[in-house]
Amino acid sequence: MIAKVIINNKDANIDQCFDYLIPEEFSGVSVGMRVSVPLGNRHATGVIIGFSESSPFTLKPISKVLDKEPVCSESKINFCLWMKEKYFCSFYQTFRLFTPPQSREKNVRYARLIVPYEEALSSIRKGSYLQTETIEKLKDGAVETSLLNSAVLRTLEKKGIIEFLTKREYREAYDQSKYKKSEKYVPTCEQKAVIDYLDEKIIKGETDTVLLHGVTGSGKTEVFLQAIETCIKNGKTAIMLVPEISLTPQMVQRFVSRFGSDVAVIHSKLSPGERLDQWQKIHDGDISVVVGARSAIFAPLENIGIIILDEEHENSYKSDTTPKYLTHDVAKKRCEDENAVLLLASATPSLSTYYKAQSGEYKLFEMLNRYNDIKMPEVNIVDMRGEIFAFRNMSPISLALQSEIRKNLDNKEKTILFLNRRGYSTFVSCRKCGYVVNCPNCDISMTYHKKTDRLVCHYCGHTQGNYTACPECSSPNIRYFGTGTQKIEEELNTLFPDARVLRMDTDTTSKKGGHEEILEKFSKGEADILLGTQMVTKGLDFPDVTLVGVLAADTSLSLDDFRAGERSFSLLTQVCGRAGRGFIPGRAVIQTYQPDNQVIKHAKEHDYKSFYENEIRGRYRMNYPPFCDIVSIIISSDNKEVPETHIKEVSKFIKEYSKHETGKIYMLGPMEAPVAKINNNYRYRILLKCKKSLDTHSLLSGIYEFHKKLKGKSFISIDINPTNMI
DNA sequence: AGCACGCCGACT
DNA sequence: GTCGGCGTGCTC
Repeated sequence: MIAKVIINNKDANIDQCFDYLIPEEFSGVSVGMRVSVPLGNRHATGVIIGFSESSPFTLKPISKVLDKEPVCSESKINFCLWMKEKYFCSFYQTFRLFTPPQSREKNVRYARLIVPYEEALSSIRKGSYLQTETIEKLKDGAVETSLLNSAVLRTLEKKGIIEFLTKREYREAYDQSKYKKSEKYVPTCEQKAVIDYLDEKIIKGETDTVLLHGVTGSGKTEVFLQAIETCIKNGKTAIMLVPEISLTPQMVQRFVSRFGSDVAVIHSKLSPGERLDQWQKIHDGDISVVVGARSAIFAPLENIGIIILDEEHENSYKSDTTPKYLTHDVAKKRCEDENAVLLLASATPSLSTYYKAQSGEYKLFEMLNRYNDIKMPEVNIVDMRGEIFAFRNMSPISLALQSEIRKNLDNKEKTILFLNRRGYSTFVSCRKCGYVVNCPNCDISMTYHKKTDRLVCHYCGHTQGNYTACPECSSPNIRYFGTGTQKIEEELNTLFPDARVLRMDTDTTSKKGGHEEILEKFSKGEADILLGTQMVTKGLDFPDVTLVGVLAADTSLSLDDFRAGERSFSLLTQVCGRAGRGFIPGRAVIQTYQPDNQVIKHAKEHDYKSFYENEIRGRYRMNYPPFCDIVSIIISSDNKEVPETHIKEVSKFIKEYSKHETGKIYMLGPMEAPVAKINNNYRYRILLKCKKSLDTHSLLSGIYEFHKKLKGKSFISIDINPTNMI
């Protein structure tokens, strides 16, 4: 027998099957096991993907088998081949997603009594304090040897009182004893419709994709819980994905309290050992429900009934490392392979997903009422243009918001203030009329570059000089935007000396557990105001927060990205949704220089449908997704010239290709990538807009193969619909 | 990744 | 003639 092996390598040139002899001693190997093989003058790691009877090559034998049992099944191997093909990367780059995380196997030695407790006590010398104490400790079962005196243990073993055993320890990723078991409750009509539909699909084992659009507080989680319960009842399993940032103890609690030890939780704070334990437990079939962030989609579960993507609009579902997959697509493929249901859920679905639901590709359910008929918060929009000029208020906190905060302090109610600030992308806007400088070609905010004092479009590379006066109203107050949380904190301390303010941003949460600590303080009532960045918008459920303030809505409205509107709407909806989850109705204040902006207006009314209708028209007009695919092709190398000539060659290839696909391909570039040099690698980029009528995959496939054949060494990265253009 | 091979310019 | 630099291709 001959084994077909793919080598662990990211180099496309060696990403192929190699044939190896299987020595007698390894005759038990099977597909999905990793092996060590000689390759050229060295040894390499690879995985067996199949067998054959003969080979045209003179073969070397496999030198080592690295796994006792397959890491993944034959169908997973096929899954990897599918992913490799779809995302233009090497086989092993996809395969490693399925492999157990690296760690030293931790084996723990235990001691336990092998005679009854009383007999043990009577068989030692009277007065032996340490021996008595040790037996005492072993009374209720095995104890780790590391916690006991080894000399004493040796004596007891000689006397035949105890024995040692070694077992792999599953460290608990969460403390199960902390959670009470919770029971399901009677669903509302809206919930019941979804649950019934999902139940039927799960029981019949029919694959399907469902979008659940449910407003904040409509009870989406209960739908998830009941669908998962159906899976378990029918002997199936479930994967529940949430954005990393939402994977909070409160969130995990809801799943653990319902399903107990059937649940495995995978999150970024697990140690490598804990991560491996979780993987092993799932692989061994001890787990029915996996809760985790993006990478949990590759969990080694069998017989899946449902995969759930909560907050499906979140851009963390797009992988930012190779392979640059979108979790939706990977999950859909996995569901198709396993006859499972894919459930996408959000209060503010992504435009692409909702578009698919509208066109009938996905089944759509909507839950537009909050559970227990709690009202949506009253949203008040404050026009910041008036503040400086009409009220002579120089503070970043408007007079209206100041008075609302005062009210809350007097009533002893809590407030969340949200400052959306994003790193380096600075746009230029007029403080008097709200005008924002957009690129004339792309309809996207231009980015201010301090170094050159010029404005640049990150899409097409168009640049122009900065303004000293507003082109709309001639006001000289046209500047780039940006203010920090510390500054706001100082401002709050001046305005409300009696208020206790908690600041939550990357500075204050960087240390381990800092995040939880701050939330704990706030929920215990140790502060009146929680001030923070993005983090305050996610998954928090404090019933006693009655006021939410958005300090600068504009910073997210005018990102240098066509998704700015979509993200802002989602953000504003989320953050406003934090207010009034208890019995006191909530209020929200949004400060902006663009009070007439459609996104803000629709967020005020909690009107997703109108927002969607408006936004999708804009996308159609500008030919942005979902009406096209945007592809970022980056070629890089530590050599300066090679990637530059390569990108030019590739652009020639694309031009040639376009001749046969008239009007379907728009090319921007080639140009230096927005970050032209990373780690001494020079980077050049081409952006492609490919109309939906184009077979984008075969174009990209052509580019990928073309690049392979070019003289000289460089890396190519093909990213389809990247979330970040920079 | 790392080595062999071969093409070409430079040097004894 | 022959040495060696480097670009290119191959490894089962």
